[in-house]
Amino acid sequence: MPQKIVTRFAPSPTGYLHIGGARTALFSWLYARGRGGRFLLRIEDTDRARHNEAAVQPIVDGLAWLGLDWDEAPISQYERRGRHAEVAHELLKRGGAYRCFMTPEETDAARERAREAKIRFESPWRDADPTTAPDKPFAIRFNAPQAGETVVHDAVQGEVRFPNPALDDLIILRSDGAPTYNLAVVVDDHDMGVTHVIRGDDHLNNAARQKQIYEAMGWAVPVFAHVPLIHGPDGAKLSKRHGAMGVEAYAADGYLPEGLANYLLRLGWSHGDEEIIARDRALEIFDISGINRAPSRLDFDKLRHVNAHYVRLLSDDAFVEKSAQFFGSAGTGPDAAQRAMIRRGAAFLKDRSATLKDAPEAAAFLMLRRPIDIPAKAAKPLGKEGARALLNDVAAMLADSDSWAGGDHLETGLKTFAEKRNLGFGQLGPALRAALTAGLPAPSLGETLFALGREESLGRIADASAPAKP
RNA sequence: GGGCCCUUCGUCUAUCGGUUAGGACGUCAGGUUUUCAACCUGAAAAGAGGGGUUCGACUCCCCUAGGGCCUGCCA
Repeated sequence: MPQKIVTRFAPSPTGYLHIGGARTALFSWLYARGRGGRFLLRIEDTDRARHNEAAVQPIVDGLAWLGLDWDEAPISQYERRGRHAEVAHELLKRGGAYRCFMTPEETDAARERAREAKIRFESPWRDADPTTAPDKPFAIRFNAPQAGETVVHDAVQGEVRFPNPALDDLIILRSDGAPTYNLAVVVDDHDMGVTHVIRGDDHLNNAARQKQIYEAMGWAVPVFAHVPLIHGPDGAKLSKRHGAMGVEAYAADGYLPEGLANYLLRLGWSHGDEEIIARDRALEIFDISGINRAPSRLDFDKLRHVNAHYVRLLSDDAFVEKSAQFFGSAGTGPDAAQRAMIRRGAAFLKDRSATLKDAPEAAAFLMLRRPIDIPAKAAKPLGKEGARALLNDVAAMLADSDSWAGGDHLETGLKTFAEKRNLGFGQLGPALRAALTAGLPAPSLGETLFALGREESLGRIADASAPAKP
């Protein structure tokens, strides 16, 4: 039986779930879940300064929002520092590491000298006799191979060769006893049973160092898959300048998790010509082999387009529920009557809302308060000879109508009314539309009447057909 | 400076030596239309440059150019 797949997402607690991180998390999750495997979450908080719960919560929230769930409680790397130190000492015992008594200042100077001389930086303690160690603080350095090369077999990047002289002896345990990143990652991934390390390709170089540590410990090396980074629309590294950095910002902009996830999935990964790929389908077809090697740029137009698809898929009730927070000035949301109108106009509103944030603008014709203010340009049809009288008649007809249960019926009623009077719809439509919507975008008149409701519709028509004020 | 990665329409991508280089977003032009969208049809739009290998290169190799990552007692 093949080994059960275990992947993980290991963000550092920066205070938000970065859009690039969200994608690697999605890839990792998809890969494991699509194969009945496990997906774990680990917080890379080795650095004490970054160890705080407040920075972790947004990441947890972001993953949950995207619908990515993980097995077991999130692991804190910081809390595992004892285990990391244990492995560092084990390596020391085996000769896979050594004590380095250089001070940070000495190290900096030596590194600079080595760089100028174009030789590999090496600590003088590398070959020192361990029994003659001075009595002062020391860091533990990994004893990396000085010659030859380290080959990383990457599922995305292929076979990547690193000349060992380019990889110096890295510190695995600081002089204060705290572990460093590369050691912690290897120990944790090993202990957690991670089989596939899917992460950003900014770690590709680290993979070589990490592979050396795995081998020094005699541990099985996981499959590495380094996915390219996401760049901003201008091709430069993604930064605050490009706007939304964390997924919570996308949520606040009215994007749906399904939309963002679908877009992210297709960014740097493809499966033939498939563009709209819902979660179930993604689980079915996602594979590391489809991941591209080139970095890709964020394209908000396409994101909007994909998101629009998922907005249309929302049920009317879900649409009302999810878009509510975008209505009202201070996020007050729509009142009960307005919610009912949004619900009745949902089909139209969904069609016009690429993001939920677009909903209020699309629903502007519904949110007007009587008496509605009709701009001169839009009011033109109302100024025509007989227009107001005609509206009065329409109102009377509508008031008696029992077809308020749906837009289609109202539309038919209107058409019949026009026919009976031998009127072209063009003689009735514009005036009625002006009275009802003040010229704002709205659906067909039948749908508009239906969405507005009997009382509001009749009220607006009455307002407009009343004699012009002096 | 050194190591490593990348390079097909504006953008995301298909192509796994032989195609009129396909699709999607965006753009433009039509159509539909009682407003605005949506929608439908069509169009323009690409293999960074230079060398090889091969009967034949977008596809394989080398060089150049451009972009990126790493080079910490950060992660």
